[in-house]
Amino acid sequence: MNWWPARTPFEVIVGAILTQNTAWSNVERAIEKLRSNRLLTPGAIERVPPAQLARLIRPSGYFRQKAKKLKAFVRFLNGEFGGSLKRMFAVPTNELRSKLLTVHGIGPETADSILLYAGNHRIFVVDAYTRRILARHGLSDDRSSYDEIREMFERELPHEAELYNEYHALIVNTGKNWCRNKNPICSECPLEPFLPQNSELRTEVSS
DNA sequence: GCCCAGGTGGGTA
DNA sequence: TACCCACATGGG
Repeated sequence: MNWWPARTPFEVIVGAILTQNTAWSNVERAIEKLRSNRLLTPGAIERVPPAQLARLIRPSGYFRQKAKKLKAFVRFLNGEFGGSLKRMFAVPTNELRSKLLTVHGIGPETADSILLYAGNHRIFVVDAYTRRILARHGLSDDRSSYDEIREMFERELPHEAELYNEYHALIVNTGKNWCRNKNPICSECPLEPFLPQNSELRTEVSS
C-alpha cells in the first residue's frame, strides 16, 4: 500500500472497485463521500441501503453497478472470513486469487490490485497502461491474455511484492505520456529491463 | 460536442 | 472461444 492512495486495506479494495475504467480523480470524490459518511468499513458497507450507497459513489461513474459490486465483496468477506480482512489475506495467494475471481465485479486486475496493494501478496498487476506499453515495445500483441502478461513479469522480475508495487506504479505514472505521445523511450522506462540489447526500441519508437 | 479513463459481466454466434 | 455491448461521471 505504498503507492496506492488509501489509508487502510479496505479503502484500497473500495478504490480498486471504484476505479474500474474510471479516472482516479472521480474515484477520489466518491471515496471522500464514503469517508464523510463513515462508510469505509466492511460492516458499514454491509448495512447501508444500496440506493444510498449508489448515490454517494455517483461521481465515480457506473454507480449502480459499483454499489452492487461493493455489496458483493462485503457479502463474500462476511460469508467466507467473518468480515476479517486479516483472515482473508492469510489464505495462500493462488487460492485467494481464485476465490476473489468468483465475486461479482472482481476480475483479474481488481483481484490482483487487492492482493498486492491491500494484502501485500506477491502478484504483478497488469492494467491498460501495461498492455499498451508492452504492445508498443513489441513485447506482446493484442492476443496476449491478462495472465500471460502477468506471468511474464513474474517470471522475469524478482518475486517481491515491494518491487511489483513500485514497478506497476512506475508504469501507471509514466504510461499516460507514452501511450498518447510519440516520445522516444527514455532510460527511465520501467520496461527497459525487458528490451533486447541493441534494439532500436531502446532509443526510438514509431507509432 | 467528442473522447477517454488504473474493467467487468452478460448475451450471442 | 471470440466478439459486442451496457454500465455513467467528470476532465481535456
